[in-house]
Amino acid sequence: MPDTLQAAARAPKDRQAQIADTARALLDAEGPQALTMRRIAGALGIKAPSLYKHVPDKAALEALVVAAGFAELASTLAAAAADGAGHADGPGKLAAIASAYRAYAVARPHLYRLMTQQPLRRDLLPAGLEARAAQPLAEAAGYDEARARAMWAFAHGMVSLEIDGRFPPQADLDQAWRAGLAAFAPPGATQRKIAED
Amino acid sequence: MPDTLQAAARAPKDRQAQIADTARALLDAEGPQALTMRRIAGALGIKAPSLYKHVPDKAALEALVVAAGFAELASTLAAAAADGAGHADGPGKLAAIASAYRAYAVARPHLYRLMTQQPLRRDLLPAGLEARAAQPLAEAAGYDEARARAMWAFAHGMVSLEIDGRFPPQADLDQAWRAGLAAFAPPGATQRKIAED
DNA sequence: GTCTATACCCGGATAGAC
DNA sequence: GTCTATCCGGGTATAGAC
Repeated sequence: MPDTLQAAARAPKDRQAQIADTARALLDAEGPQALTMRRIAGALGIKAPSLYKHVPDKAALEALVVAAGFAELASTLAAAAADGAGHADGPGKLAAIASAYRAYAVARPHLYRLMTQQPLRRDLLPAGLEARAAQPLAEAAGYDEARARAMWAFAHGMVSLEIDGRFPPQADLDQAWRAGLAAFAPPGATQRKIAED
Repeated sequence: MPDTLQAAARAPKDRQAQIADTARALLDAEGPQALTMRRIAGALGIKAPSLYKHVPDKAALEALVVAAGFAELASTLAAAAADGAGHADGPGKLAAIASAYRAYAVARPHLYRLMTQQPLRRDLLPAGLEARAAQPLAEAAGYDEARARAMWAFAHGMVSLEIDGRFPPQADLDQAWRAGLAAFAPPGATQRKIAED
C-alpha cells in the first residue's frame, strides 16, 4: 500500500503523529524488518538522524505505534460490542467481540504482533488506554477476571496461531472459534434460548 | 547455565546433534539474540565458518533445535497424560496435560517461542513428530478436531501471554487456567463426579 | 529541523589455505 | 574439518555544520 504510506507521510498533523503513522504504514506493508530508523525516515523524505529531533529513540517511536494500535482496537471492539448487543444479549455479544478481535488482528498481523508479543511498556502508554481496550471483553465475562483472562487467552491463541501459520492448511478455523466460544458462553445462555422456543 | 553449555559442547554424539544441543543451551541461557553462527561456534570452540561443514545454513540449524524441542515436548505430554489418567479419568487428565504444557513453556520461554511463533518448517521436521506432540491433547478432546484446536489455542494463549509478560503483575494465572479448563471440561464430567458422591 | 559524515556495533555467508 | 581473511549487508545513534 504505497498510497497509505504517502498519505501518512504527507498528512499535516504534528510531526510525532506523522512519524507514527508512517511507521505503522511501513510495518503493515512490509513487516518488522522494515521498521528501521532509516526506512521510516526515507518514507518521510528525510534522513534517519533527523528523526531524533522528534523522538528520543526507537523504543519511543514503537510505543507511539503500539499506542495508536490500542486506541484503534479499543474503538473497534466497543463498536462490535454495541452492535452485538442488538441481536441476542448473551452469546451474540461475545461472538461479535471475538469476530472483531480476530478481524483486527488478521488484517494487520505485524502490528498485532508488535502490540502483543513483547512486554507492554505501560509507562509509555496513555493512561487508561489498556483498560479501555479490555473493557468490552471484561463486560462480556461478567467482570469475572479469571474468566476474562481465559477468554482473552483463547482469542489471542487462536489469532496468534492463525497469523503465525501454525494450523494445518485445511483446518476449519471458524469451527474452532465456535467450539471455543461455546465452551466460554455463559452456561445455559444458548440452552435457555432454545428451551424458550 | 554454563554447565549445560559445556556439557552440550563436549558430548560425543554426532556433530549435528552436538551443534543443536549447544545452540539450544545458548538459546535457553541468553535468548534469541545469542543464537548466531558466531556465538554457537564459539561455544563449541570453533569458528563460525566451520559450522557450514555440518549444516547448510542457519535455518537448518534452527530446525534441528525446533525438532529436538518437539520430541522433548511430545514425551513430556505423553508422560503427563499417562500420569493424569490414574486420578480421575475426565478432568484430571486434561488438567495434567495443561499443567505439563505450561511448565514446559515457562521453563524454556525462548525455545517455546522459536517452536511456535513462526511457520512450522514441516519439511525439515521428522515425519510424524508433530502428530506425536499433539496426540495427548487430541485424545483428551475426544478426537474432536475443532475442540482440540480451541483447547490448544487457549493453552498457547495463556502460555504466550505469560512468557511475554502481558498479564498484569498481580493477575492470578492459576485461577485463569482453572476457569479455562472448567469451560473446556467435558460437560457433566465434574458434575457427575459430584452427583455420585 | 534538516543535512553529511561517521562511530560503532552486529549479522550470514564464501574463498581458499592447511 | 578447521582455519584466516574477507565480502557485503544491516542496524542505532551522535557530532557538528547549515
